[in-house]
Amino acid sequence: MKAIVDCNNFYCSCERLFQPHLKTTPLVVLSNNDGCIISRSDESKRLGIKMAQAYFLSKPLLKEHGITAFSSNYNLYGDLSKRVMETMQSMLPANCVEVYSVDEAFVDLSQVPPRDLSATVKELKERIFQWTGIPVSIGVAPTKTLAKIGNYLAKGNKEKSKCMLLLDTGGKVNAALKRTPVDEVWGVGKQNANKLEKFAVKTAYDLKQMPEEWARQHLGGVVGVRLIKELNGVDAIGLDEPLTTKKMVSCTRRFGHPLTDLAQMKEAVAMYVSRAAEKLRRQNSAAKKMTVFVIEKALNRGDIYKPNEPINLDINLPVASSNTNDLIKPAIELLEQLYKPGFIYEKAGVIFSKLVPVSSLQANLFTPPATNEQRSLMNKVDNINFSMRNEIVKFASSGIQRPWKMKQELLSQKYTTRWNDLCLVS
DNA sequence: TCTGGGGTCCTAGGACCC
DNA sequence: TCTGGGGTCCTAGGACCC
Repeated sequence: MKAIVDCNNFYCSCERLFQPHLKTTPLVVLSNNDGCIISRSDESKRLGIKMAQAYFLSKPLLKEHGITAFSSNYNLYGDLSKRVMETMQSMLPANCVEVYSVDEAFVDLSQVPPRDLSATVKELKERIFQWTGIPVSIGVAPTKTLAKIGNYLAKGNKEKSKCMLLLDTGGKVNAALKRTPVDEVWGVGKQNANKLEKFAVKTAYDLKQMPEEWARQHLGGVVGVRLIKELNGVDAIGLDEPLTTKKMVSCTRRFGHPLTDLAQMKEAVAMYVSRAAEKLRRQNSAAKKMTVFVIEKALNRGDIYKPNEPINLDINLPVASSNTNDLIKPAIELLEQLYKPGFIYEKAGVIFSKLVPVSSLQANLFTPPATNEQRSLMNKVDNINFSMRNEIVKFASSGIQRPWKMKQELLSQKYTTRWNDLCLVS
């Protein structure tokens, strides 16, 4: 059997932890730039706040109900996520926890005897809460896809299910599938849901009945076949060893306000390069390919917000690199080619791909690889920035004033990762 | 005035090889 | 009137996830 452990309203739960007076009041957490709502407490959900709603459109409703809003505080969420995962790992045999996202992990329970499943899961949940203060929901079933469905249903009825649902018999599985709309199935997105509607497939149970060959044709080939298998209790998505090195790394941001000025956009792109290169160095990778994109400001049509498509350019670097200094210049050149005077831009980004381990760096005949001095300089910059405060040392080309910087007006403190922000108990 | 960011996997089709 | 077949590798784009 497999379990999915999912933190409830994760970002909201993190904020509450250090502001206990908000324990029962409705709150929401906003995306970068305070753009839209990406986490809601149960109270906010009940008040009709929708996921991904634009913040500025929701303001009246938030005010009316006295809902507290926070900018996203990724230092805090990242640290608490780590604690939750470590708590689970400490309770289970090695390699039984697959960290799936910041607030979710799959757990291999194949070594737990069936009659102990329920108690084990309960203890997992209770200890995570006791050690970290974060409430979780757990779904248990023979496959990952079914476990996800168990979790979805457990969350939907927190009082009754106590946030846990065990689907350990065919009867329970079928009953659960019949109650689950097909678009809630893991792996069925908007496009597939539309398609399924035409075939009169409405619930997860309907989908389970469909033949694999049909899925191969209409549901994205092998992906669809796997999905049907999983719904039928046949394990088709194993417990992955967590991906330790990423295959691509990026930094992309919407500007604090739309930009027309090339100089300011250059600063922003230089900063994105710095951040993405930092990620490269952290996993000991170097990039052979770099892509820069910009997005023009969307027309305000008053109805549904529809962003423009990105316009991008890429280059293959002469030598794979993770050195910020090497990477800023070509990035700026790409930006200069993309930029059109008079146009208004709302977003830009840098993506590094074709990553290779630093240890295997191949020198090009004409371009020396980063010298040891350069690498040691980057190490020192990273160490200072990590231990003191983000970006205490930065490249001048990434700007000092930074008028393009994103908005974060409702940010809480870094309670767990910065000495000055520690809570005081008096 | 103001609408997130960062990933993965799969497939089809083109380029190239013998 | 007639012009091979079978591979591999790479990339762009689409779908999905949180």
